[in-house]
Amino acid sequence: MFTKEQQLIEAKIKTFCSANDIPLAELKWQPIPFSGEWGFATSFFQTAANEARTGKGGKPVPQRAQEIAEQVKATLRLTAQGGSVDGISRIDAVKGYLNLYFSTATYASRVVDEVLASGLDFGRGAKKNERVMVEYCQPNTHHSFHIGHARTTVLGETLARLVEFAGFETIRASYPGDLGLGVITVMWIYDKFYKGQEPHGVHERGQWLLKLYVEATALLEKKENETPEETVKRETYDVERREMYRKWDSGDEYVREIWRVTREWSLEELRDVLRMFDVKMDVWFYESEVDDLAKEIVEELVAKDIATDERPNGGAVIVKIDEKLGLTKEKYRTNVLLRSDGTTLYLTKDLALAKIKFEQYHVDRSIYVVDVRQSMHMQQAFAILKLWGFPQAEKCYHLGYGFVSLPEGAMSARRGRVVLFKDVYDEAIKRVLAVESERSGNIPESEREKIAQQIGLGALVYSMLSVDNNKDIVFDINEALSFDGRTGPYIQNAYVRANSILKKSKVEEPALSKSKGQKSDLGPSNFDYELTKHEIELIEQISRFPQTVEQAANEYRPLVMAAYAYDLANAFHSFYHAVNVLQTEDEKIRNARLQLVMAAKQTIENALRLLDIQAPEVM
RNA sequence: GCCUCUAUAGCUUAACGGAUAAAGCAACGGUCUUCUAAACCGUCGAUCUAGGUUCGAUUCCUAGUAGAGGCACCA
Repeated sequence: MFTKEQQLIEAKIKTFCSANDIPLAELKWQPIPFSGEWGFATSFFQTAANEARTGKGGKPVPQRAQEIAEQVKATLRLTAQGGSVDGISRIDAVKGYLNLYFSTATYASRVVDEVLASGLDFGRGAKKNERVMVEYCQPNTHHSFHIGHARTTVLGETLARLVEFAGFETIRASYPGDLGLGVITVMWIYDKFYKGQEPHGVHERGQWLLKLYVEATALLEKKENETPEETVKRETYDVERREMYRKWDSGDEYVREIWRVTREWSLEELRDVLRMFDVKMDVWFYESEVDDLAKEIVEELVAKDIATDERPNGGAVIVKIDEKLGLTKEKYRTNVLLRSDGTTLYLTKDLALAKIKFEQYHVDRSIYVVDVRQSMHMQQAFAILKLWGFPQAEKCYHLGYGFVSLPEGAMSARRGRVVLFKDVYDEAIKRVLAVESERSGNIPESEREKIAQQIGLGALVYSMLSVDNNKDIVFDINEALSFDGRTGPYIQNAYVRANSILKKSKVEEPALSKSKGQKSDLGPSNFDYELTKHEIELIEQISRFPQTVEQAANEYRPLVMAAYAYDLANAFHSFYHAVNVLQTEDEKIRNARLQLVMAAKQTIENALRLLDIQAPEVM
């Protein structure tokens, strides 16, 4: 937000250096990193080091850097009109850095007015003319949605919101796994023992399928000390299951009908979970629908001599990726596209799906939010796409996330050792309601449940976003549902407090919650008074929002936005305690502060939205 | 055997190669007749080891240690 001054100053520095034969290095600008200070800064270490390399000077680099900074400072003073630079109140040369401090009133007004004029669009990036597809949320059907699935969903949705807000045309895609042995296992036990006994509720039924899966796995798994009768029974079951798989594959109508019905139960539950997360998928891909195309592309890849066909010798179709890329050291190794029995694999389907994304959806960038344990597979897929000749292969990105385990060990669906998302969600609401009754008195009865959902989910979502995506998480429900400190509710609470001040002030908030705001009825802001350090820190944080959006989107890192949102809320809470807005006597100052609160509220709202966290009006 | 990721305070986590390594939890001490104490203020406390590159390294490179994960017919 300080680019205008920055460019002006940078030009002057360049002129000065070329006139004085100083080999200026590229200037990197950053905010002055001290609390309560504001302005922007750059250093001259690089430049001094350049100079030393040419053999000039001979002074230590830090000392020379400081000299240059001082000379630049003097020059800026001289060339400025009346000894001051427009928009800059003070220039310091310290320890090799050049610090330029803002003129308080000018800068504060610029930031606040900009926010109020832009409203929900504050921070939105310019249109990028590129289409991005974010693929996330790929649970298997015939299981239930657990806390690990919640991580990809939250990460993927936040990433989608970030790139969309940063200016990319964005497509959200889900890719449920609706076939395979696990699916057939559930269908087998359902058909044999439980047909017609399913419960009615959407979530109850989804969870019931998981119970069936656990039970079926137990029946089909080889146990120690089996009696001969048990062995015979188990093997008979297994034959039945394999027979069912075969029938499914050949399109047997009876088996297909069981598949369609049970699959739909899972998808209903999934859709309801996504509704809770406020996720609106644009595209649904299903493994079962990609399968036919996957078989076709195998032939295409063989014809193009990318894949090696070993079927004539009774083998599979494989891709010797390293060899085809001309690599001597092993990196991507070799992988199978088609089993000897003619069936496809995960990789094959992913390649087919990529083709659909590129050719039917004209995707320029393709982001995969997928478990880090599949890094190798994703790299193999991207390498093959490149061999295949898709230029978009360069812009495929695997956003890996560490896996979510429990304090007692890894989650295991087949053993039934999972934490279901719905259970955590229900528990979250229960806990919020308990806190609500003791902490907040002014929530209308009709709103309590809804606000409890917003806060409970806010806590859960933030706990998943505040850890870098490639780190593993040990899921602890007490940590995930904490409402104190660095949490979702902390940020929501800052929003609520801002809202509360504005409501009591009886001042209209014209720009808030509108896409394009008009002028506030207080007119343009006027910060022509001595600001407290808390006000400065808050304005400073607000002004960083646009660049944070850009950084988080460019680096595909939701964490960057999560960290920022906390810092912003923290600045607001400190301001809230130190400065009493409504009791400010001077009307001019009071109005300026009200506008600052409006701007803070708007920025917190925008940040929360990007994090897929709701902003309640009261709590 | 090869490859990838991780290592920061008692615990959970931050930190474009730059100024004083930042928070939360826990512990201890303060702050509600003042816009909501789901908050604020303060104290205590950390870069795995050894080299290297650099004016400058938590950050980059090499080696080691410890942990997690992956390596062709599972997904």
